[in-house]
Amino acid sequence: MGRGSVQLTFSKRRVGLFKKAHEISVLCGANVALIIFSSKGNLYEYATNSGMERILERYTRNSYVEKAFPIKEPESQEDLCHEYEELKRKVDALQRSRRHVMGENLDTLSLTELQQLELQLETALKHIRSQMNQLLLDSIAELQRKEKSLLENKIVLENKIIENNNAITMAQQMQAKEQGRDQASSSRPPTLLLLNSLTTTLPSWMLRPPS
Amino acid sequence: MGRGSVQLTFSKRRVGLFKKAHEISVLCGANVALIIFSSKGNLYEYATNSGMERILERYTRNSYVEKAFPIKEPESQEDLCHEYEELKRKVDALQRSRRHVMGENLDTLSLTELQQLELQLETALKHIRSQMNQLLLDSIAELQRKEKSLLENKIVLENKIIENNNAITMAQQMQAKEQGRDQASSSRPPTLLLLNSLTTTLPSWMLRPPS
DNA sequence: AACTATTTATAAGA
DNA sequence: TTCTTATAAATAGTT
Repeated sequence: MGRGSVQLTFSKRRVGLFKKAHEISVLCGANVALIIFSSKGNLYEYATNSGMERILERYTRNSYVEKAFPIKEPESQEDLCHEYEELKRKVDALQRSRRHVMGENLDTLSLTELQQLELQLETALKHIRSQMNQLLLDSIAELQRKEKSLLENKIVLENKIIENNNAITMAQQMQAKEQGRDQASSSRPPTLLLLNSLTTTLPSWMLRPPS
Repeated sequence: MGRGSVQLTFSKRRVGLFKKAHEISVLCGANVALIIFSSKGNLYEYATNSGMERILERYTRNSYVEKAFPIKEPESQEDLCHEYEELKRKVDALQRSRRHVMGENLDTLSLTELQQLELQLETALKHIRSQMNQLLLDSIAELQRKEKSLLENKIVLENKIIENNNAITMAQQMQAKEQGRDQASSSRPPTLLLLNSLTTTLPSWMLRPPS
């Protein structure tokens, strides 16, 4: 094919492509949007009777693969103005879509579109409920962990109390013996402190109260 | 073509269409975006390597340029810049909200926020289902209207047939009188065939042979 | 998925 | 651009 005839080929194939697009839409009840920019930059478009805008909107609603908005920094005043218009359009589209998702402005939607929306919202609800469940399970697990920790702590504290009691009892007995031997009255707090500090390392049989 | 095979036809033609779209893009250096929603609501898309998002952007830019930029607010540079920032924030918020509504990026939401979201979606689903119901009821009413119209039409047609048949009977009677008068012998198979074909829609008393 | 008879698309030439 | 035509491709029906 001669390179000069690329335009001819393009025209023919464009017609053929539009024809095929129309055929599949009629034959199979499909909604089709077809946008072609020629190598010269000319725009050609085809859309089924529901209209290009509607199909594109439905597309953006469906392909929630829409990445984060590319943040461009406009330099000139012209760029800024252009970007501003772009953003306005984007906001408009997002708000329309949002209203649909929130169950408003449904008059323009077809039955299949509504069914799809229903499916999407059901899926979203599933995710949301699963996330709520996860949060609840997490907080339950956290509470159980804390409860266990507190229980262990409580046991340790109880043991310490028992040990302290034993130590005090022993000290009292020793004091009583000493008093009975030489009747000298002298208090020995250092000994008590020492005993007290040892209770955690002594085996329990050593702390058995004297019978 | 059986209606059960519409899906098969759709699949085949979809593949063919995508192939053609790819061919014209490669052969002629065109930029093509093709979006198809099947009658079941499934989304199929094709875009040349520049990417769907880019082509759609270019499309909206072109088509808006064609529509002569209806809204332009030439304020001061400062105002424009300020508005631009506002819009950026708005888009950001809308997109985040949209993700949440679609059940994505839920990690940052608290339990109460999730509960609120759940409530919103449940309300939206209620609206959507109500709208679907309305559409279904409307189409049922439309069908009933059509049915009624067809029934009335049927009655009119039946009456016409009865009238025709009466006219034929009268004609036969007159012809019989004529035959009795001058003994002319002529067979009338067409009339017999017509009478035969009417037996299914005529009450039997109307077909009684003329005495 | 694969086959095939038929229809359809289209490249090249006028 | 449009028409023609030989050839290539698509596809409906079927297995």
